[in-house]
Amino acid sequence: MTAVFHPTIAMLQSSSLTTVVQQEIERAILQGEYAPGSKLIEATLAQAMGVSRGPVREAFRMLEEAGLVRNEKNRGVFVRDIPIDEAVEIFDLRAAMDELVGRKLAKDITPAQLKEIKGLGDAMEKAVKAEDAYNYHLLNLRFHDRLVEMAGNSKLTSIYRKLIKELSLFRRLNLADGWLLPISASEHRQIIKAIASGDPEAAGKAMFDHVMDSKERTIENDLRRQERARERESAATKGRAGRADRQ
Amino acid sequence: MTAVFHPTIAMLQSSSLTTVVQQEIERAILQGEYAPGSKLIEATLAQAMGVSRGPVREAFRMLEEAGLVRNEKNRGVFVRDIPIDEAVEIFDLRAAMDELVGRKLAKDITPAQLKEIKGLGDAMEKAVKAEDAYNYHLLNLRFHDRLVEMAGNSKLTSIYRKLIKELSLFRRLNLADGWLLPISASEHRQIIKAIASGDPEAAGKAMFDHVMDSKERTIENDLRRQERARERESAATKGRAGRADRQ
DNA sequence: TTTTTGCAGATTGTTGACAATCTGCCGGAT
DNA sequence: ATCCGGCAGATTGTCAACAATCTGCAAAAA
Repeated sequence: MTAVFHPTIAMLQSSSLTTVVQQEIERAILQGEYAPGSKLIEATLAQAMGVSRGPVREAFRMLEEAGLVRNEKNRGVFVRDIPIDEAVEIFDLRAAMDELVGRKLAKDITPAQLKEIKGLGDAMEKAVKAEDAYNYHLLNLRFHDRLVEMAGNSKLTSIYRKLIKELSLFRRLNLADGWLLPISASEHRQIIKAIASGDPEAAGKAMFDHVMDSKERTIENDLRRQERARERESAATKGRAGRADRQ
Repeated sequence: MTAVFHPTIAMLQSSSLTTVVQQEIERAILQGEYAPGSKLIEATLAQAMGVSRGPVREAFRMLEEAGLVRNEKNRGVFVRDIPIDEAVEIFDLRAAMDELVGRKLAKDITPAQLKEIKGLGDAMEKAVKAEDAYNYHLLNLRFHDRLVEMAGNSKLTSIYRKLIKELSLFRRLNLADGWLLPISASEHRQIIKAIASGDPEAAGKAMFDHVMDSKERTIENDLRRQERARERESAATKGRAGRADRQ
């Protein structure tokens, strides 16, 4: 009697209340329903999801280890707010990982995979022309995720995805900076071309450089944002004392 | 009233029963007190550490997310047994990370840091001459950990350490293969030299190649081990049916 | 006015109990 | 002899209650 894989069976075997709660809270965090810095209250979440506090606490521990949440003893758990320095670190790390991906794909990519990637590239070009930043953002995520997945290293893929999730908690991402999309898109063309040419070093470098450029754009964007915040701050100083720390 | 850092305060604030239990179980796993594949029983561990099952379960969820343990619903948690394929993936990933480390250090390493690294290199040479594989192993871990730490990317450091921990659950490491130590040691010399020369690409390549060579050595070692296991197997076939699965 | 002290409510940390599930074994049927 | 059904013990999943800690506010002291 050979065991046959059945999705429903696998579902029931994997999903306990804890995992369901974990996935739901993670979804809510990533979709921005709980803003970075905000507090997550065990009892409230438990009640909202119709379970007791036990599973919620276990889910918290998973999210904590995943870097999406931070836990202060006796004070509670908070959605993590990724500081710019950590975002920069993540970009550097991603660059190294993507370089590996580029090298690998230049050697091993299949025609079907290449075609899929080109399709995503074309879709991004269209989004640029339509100035549809949101769709471009989604396609961009998909593009990079697929490239990493195609590299065929599951450990790399899972860590890459974890990093992307954490990075999404860095609020100051420059999604809406419409004028930057053409640059990013041309870098994608460069990547596809290098992979298609079968030159590992060129493909690796193209992906590395792309991530590093994204990093630079993010840093500049953050500086501008901080500048604006400082202006607003000084404009309000006449009103009363500088506002208290975020909760 | 400026808050002054006090280690005892920090201790009490960070350590809950859950974190203590988590650290203790992790220590036991990494030291091999619980072999890969063996089952961890909540009630037993809880009793042994004088706590209830709640904190133990929370610790399990952390260890699960960290990849040291696997959880089968309604069956229990087991110390993870890293298969050779996953070990290979980890080596590839490490290679990319170490390449980044090499590049960075060639640019930024301080004289004091370089001296420290050279000291570790010398100590390893001594261990080779003394044929002290165990000490060499410890120094090797320290050497690479320090290099990564010196690169100054805390995210990179924490992920690197997580990977090393997982890799230690791959039992078939070739620690005791005395005759390979000189090769590994000479690669370390190469790394130090490249970093000292201040050539980022050379240092990156030296570290990348070193990890890839370690990977190859590990694979070959595993093949030999499998070969020996197969021989033992066929020798025992006459006795009775092939052995049952590990528990 | 400003600072300190001392509750009261809210929230987290921990525990023990109960329900659901799994595992291994034994007897009976084929 | 082998296979099936079902019980008993062991183990995990979930919950609700209690204890410990924190937070904010208001009264008392300076």
